[in-house]
Amino acid sequence: MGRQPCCDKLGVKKGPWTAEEDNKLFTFILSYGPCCWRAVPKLAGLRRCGKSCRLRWTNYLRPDLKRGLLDEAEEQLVIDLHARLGNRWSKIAAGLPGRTDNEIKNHWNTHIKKKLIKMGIDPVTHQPLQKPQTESSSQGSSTDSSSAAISPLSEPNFPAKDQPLTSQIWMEALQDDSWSNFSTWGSESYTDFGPHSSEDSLNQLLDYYKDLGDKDCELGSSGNFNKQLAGMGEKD
DNA sequence: AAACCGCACAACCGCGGGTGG
DNA sequence: CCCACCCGCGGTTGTGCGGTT
Repeated sequence: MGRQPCCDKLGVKKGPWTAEEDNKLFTFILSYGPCCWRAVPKLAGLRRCGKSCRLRWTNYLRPDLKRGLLDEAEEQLVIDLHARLGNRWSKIAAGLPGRTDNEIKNHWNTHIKKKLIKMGIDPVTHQPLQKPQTESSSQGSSTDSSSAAISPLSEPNFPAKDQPLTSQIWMEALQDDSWSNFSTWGSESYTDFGPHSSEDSLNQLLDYYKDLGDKDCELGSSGNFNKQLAGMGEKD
């Protein structure tokens, strides 16, 4: 009954990765590609479970990762996407090249969530909180610097319909997904979105994509990179 | 200077979906 | 068609660091 643990817990190291482990994993993936994670630790000589290796690679070692805090445009995009997708972090991450689902999830929980609440917006429903602070009405659509970065959801200007790029991103991100089950999709809950789902962020995103496209030629986005690596290692 | 607190990030855990035998 | 396995996702927890009191 039940499912076997992803790895036998005996002899499997946990906790923070050392530089040596990182090096082993990185070298291995570079040589053989990120395939068959279950086998990776054995082959790479790591006392880790495959899951841990995969996580370490995707969240930290991948060469196409951006580091550092999300900028305003990215934050805005996360909010927009979250309004549409809910907690589908991997799908949201798909719209932000170089960012991982874990990173976005962390940023959301520690940062954006609080910002939205402060602005009187429910981070779950993206609707105004039940008990608005007296200043919330002004906050909601305010132009004060702190809230300007986040779209107050009081303006009927959600970008999806107007912004081909985000629409495309969503289509890509959501392709073949069950996102359509997301009950609030298209409901009026999400018709009122802020004016800051800005062209700025979209332009920046476009730049990301362009940039990534360029990099594909060298290292590749994760997808291409993976393919390259898989190609390198697979037929050994 | 020390203690405390909050934040940011990294990592783990359990579950569900997809797939092959 | 069923079962077992593997992978990926989302939620949660742990830890280190910086700022404040």
